[in-house]
Amino acid sequence: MTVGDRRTTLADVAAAAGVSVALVSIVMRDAPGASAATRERVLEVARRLDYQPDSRARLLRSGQSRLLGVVFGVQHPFHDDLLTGLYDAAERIGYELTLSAVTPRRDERTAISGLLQDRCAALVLLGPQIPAAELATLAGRLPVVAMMRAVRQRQVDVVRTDDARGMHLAVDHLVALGHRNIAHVDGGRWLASAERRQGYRDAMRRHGLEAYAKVVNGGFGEEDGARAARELLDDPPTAVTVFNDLGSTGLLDVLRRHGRAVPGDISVVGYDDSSFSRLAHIDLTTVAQDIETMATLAVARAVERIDGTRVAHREMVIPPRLVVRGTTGPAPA
Amino acid sequence: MTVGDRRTTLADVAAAAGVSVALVSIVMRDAPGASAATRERVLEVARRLDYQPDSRARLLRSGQSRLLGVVFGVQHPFHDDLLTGLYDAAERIGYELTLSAVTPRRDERTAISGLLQDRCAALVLLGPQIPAAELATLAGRLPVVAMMRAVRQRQVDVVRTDDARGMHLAVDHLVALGHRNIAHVDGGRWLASAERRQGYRDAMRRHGLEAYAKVVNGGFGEEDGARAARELLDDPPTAVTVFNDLGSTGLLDVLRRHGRAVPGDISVVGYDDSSFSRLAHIDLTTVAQDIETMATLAVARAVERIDGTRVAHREMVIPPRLVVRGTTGPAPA
DNA sequence: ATGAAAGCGCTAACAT
DNA sequence: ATGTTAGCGCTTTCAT
Repeated sequence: MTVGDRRTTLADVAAAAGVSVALVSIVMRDAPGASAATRERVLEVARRLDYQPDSRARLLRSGQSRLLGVVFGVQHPFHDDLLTGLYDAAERIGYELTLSAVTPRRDERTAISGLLQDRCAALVLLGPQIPAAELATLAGRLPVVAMMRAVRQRQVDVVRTDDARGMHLAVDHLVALGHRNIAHVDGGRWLASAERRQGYRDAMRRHGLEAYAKVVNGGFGEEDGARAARELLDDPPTAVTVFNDLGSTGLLDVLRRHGRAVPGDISVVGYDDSSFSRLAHIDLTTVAQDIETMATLAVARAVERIDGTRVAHREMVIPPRLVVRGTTGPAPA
Repeated sequence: MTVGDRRTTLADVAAAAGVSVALVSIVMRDAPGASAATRERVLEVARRLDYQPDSRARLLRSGQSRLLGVVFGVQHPFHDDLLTGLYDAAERIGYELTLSAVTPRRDERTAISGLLQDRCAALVLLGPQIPAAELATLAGRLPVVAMMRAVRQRQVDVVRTDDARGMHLAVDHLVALGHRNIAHVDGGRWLASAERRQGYRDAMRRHGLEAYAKVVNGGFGEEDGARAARELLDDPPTAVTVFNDLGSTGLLDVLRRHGRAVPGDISVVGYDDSSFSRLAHIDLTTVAQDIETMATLAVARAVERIDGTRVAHREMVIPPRLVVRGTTGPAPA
């Protein structure tokens, strides 16, 4: 079963329908300039021959690609949801998406380079880790929208969550439940860590609780949360806000193994609303980002840049919301 | 900041380097036929001009694409790991990957159609849900490798896990721990469900335990597992094998809420080795598929078909392995 | 409404 | 080793 069969081309359809290729092209693109009768006949023939337009030739000739390149990280919380939203938004606006994944053995530069060769009209990067300067250089070549990450460089558009506000929501919620001794496990060198940490500090100050403010070193993974939990057990607070959901599960596990009831003794708030945080087992109170809005805005912005539309704000900072589940409750008496 | 700047082309590089485009092409493709000096000079110029080859033009002209189309499902267990493995395998063999996602609002047909227009040389489908007949039709147009799913049609290549064997491993493990009263929560109408269920039945029979064999209706989700757990509580077995990890967590949660100790009273085995099954909280004994081998085989097979190589077996069935964690233990006395 | 012809950026034959 | 030329499948003038 060798596969040597050349695919059906415009010319084949034209020949079979007894018209010129130009006319078939018009019909396939649904462009004006063909009679209804011809249109129908051509479409019929195309269907019969199982014709599929060659997007490469199409884009090559027409010069502009209506193609958005998306770099996403395999195994990152909510990148899947983000992709879903991006596909929706792109479809609504008549653009195609082409994906390039970052894996443990395929770095961001490789992923981006592939998209450049595909001649995307713009790039949407989900939580890019490369230096801001590099992003700026890239943005000199084509529009770049960075998501889930702050970038100072003015060449780069940004759609991200108001992480400080996310921590305010978390702390406000805990304070409303009567907590005062609230600690924070941060994300270490991770990108959004600084802003979340600062948001936590500000929120504590706003409530006049700076005396209780306490930041413990954490990280991205479950083990980081577990380590932080062991550290906190010496002098346990009544509530903890954690950099992300993964860390929260590690922390929860250690707390429970040491006989602390959650939320009876200690309340815990995560960040990300990861899919596993919804599992009945875990049932984590957490800060959710507004994925759908962000995806829509990112695509809209990319297209604006492609079209050369003037935009008011380079950076779009979206408020998150708190999802209250079972790991938070009234402060112990 | 309008983006009207035409991208650098081969011709630009040729002009700047003072050579013909053909020569630049030779250098860029690392093909024989250029002096070392020229090679170096051209590469230098290309770097300076930030030249990126246009993959569309390249593929269009060269007629063959060295491009593998991959359809994956957003939010499916281990599809991420699979992508990682596929990228590795493709890179080793000099092929590119182009991804197309299935999302809640973007179906498989749409995803496939996009790849067809990109003129992929072959398709790799992760757990395709479309009817086998449709897969066969598709395979008439280009090589198609289906992963994680059995397909009878002989046009379609298959790389999948020996699911029956997976259940044997689970049951053997439980029997070795002294269990006899072992139930199975199946996956309902889900694709691999029938084979896993049958595997369970066979394994029970092999151990002379058909009298204890009991299959409960389940499904793909956590709630399905929870429902099954409630049903099982009337006359609880000492161990349960579940269709997948997600169902297992639902089941585990209900069991614990009803005061059953796991694995003290009841042992539980999942299926998939999903990322969350490793969480300390969940720590689920589960059946793991050999992702890396499967990815390598799928890519190899796709390339064999593209090259017209004769292959011995259309279907490659890979043995899974059991990952023993904390949800299984000795049968209660 | 329809067709002829040029050309997008590249590779592959075939010169030299 | 290097250059010239044709053409991949399509879209886009420009004719008719």
